[in-house]
Amino acid sequence: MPDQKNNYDTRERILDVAERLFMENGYEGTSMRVVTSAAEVNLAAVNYHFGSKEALLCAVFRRRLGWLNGERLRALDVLEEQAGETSPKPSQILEAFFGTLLRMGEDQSLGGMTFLRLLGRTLTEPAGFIRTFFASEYAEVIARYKQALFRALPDVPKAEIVWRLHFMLGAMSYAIAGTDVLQVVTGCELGDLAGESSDVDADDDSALARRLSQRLMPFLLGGLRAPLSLTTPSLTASPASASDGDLQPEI
Amino acid sequence: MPDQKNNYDTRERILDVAERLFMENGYEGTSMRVVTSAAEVNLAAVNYHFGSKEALLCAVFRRRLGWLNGERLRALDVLEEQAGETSPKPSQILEAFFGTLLRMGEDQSLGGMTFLRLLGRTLTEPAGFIRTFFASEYAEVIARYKQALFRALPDVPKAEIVWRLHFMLGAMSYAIAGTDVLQVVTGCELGDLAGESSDVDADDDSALARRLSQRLMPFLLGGLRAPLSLTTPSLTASPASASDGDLQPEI
DNA sequence: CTAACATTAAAACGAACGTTTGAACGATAA
DNA sequence: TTATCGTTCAAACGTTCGTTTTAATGTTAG
Repeated sequence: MPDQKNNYDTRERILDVAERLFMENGYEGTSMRVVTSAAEVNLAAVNYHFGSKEALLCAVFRRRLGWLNGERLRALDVLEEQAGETSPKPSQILEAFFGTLLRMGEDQSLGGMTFLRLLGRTLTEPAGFIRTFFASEYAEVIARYKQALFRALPDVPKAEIVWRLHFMLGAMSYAIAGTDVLQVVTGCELGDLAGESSDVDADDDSALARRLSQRLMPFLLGGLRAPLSLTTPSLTASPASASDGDLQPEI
Repeated sequence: MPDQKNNYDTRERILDVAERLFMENGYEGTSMRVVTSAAEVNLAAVNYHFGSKEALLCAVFRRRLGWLNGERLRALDVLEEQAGETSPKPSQILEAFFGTLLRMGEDQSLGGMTFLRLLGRTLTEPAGFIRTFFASEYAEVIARYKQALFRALPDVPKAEIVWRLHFMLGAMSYAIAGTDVLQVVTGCELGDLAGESSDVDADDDSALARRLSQRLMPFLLGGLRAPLSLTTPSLTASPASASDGDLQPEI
């Protein structure tokens, strides 16, 4: 059995390199030989310290998700204590959940954008063991935030809230994972999207994370606040959709 | 050179099986031996008919994306002709872009939910040749729709529109790809989310696509319509975010 | 019939994969 | 010093990968 001595150096170097390479090439697309040679350790080091390639991926995530979801729970505790008998506002709940994650992207010691991108990409990875792992890692924090949103929006059907939580998670994950995938689709460079932002250096991950957060949070709030569709939106092409009348001209 | 005779049977069987297996196990996670044996064709058939595994994936997508993006361009043509000198409404533009895709999920002969899920997952796949392929396949339709939204929302900064288009693409892709990934995260079964919908059989892909569309379109519209954040949203945890005042109580 | 051709079939190719082995190394403690 | 134990190392394990090869199979046209 390992887990005792001065293996910290090798272990952490493997985790850092694996985090980056899994992000760049995917799990199946990253071989142990590439990981170990990039980390400048022996090929057998991963199996010695982690047991297997699957366990390595889980270790990469556990290192970050432990902190993240702990922080999320703590933030929600603070909000609910501040609110007393009442409930925190939906915007505060979203800020606690998504803002905590986006702030990780600004902190290099927490993995920075590398980890955020890896997380976004891995959530769609079909491998079974990954889904099982995420399900257990996320179970508590999702349950807590779902309940908080139910309380904060008592007049909205719970099913609708879950759907929109689902959509918000998707928008965030893609916004992060797709900074170089969908940017190709949208045909824009990062610099073109800076707008009137104060940070101008587009290569800085931290600045990117700040700009992303600045744009994403209003979008998520807008989606969460969208009026309920009481009728089925037109599936035939001809008439305009149901909630058309209240389209605000400013956006 | 191939491409002449009665290979339709083998070719199509390979495409159908590959579409499903790539969706279930990912590109790197699906071997040619599994594809060919599931399609009940010889191992060499893929290389004979398509040339390589990469070319097979591209062929799977070309078969669907050709129709999809053609339909999208046609729908936008109709809208702009109807609008005459004015511009189509943003909600109509979104309906043309996203509704066309979601309607594919209801039609088994167009790939149904299988193709939609594959598309959502592959957009985050890091392999270089896939990104190049998507960039060329999507270039025209994205450019047209971006221009249409610019015209429809002349007072909104173009950078903001591109960001929100990006977010909407993400929300949609995840909503589709994650029906069994993020459903685990949200801890809910599909049946629990049916709500007051008219279709009750949760196993029917077509019904799932309709329900998804019903929920997703209002969310996307709400996100697109969200007020611009003029100030940076609070990155410190303490005060509530900027656009808090106009949070509508009903959602 | 037979020559030409597109397709299928079985078998093998070399390369790369994740993992395991057993010896060597280096620090610590009796 | 010697024994112990965590760690590193080079080498090899057996398997699976995508692709290629060569021969057999039909089907079509002269």
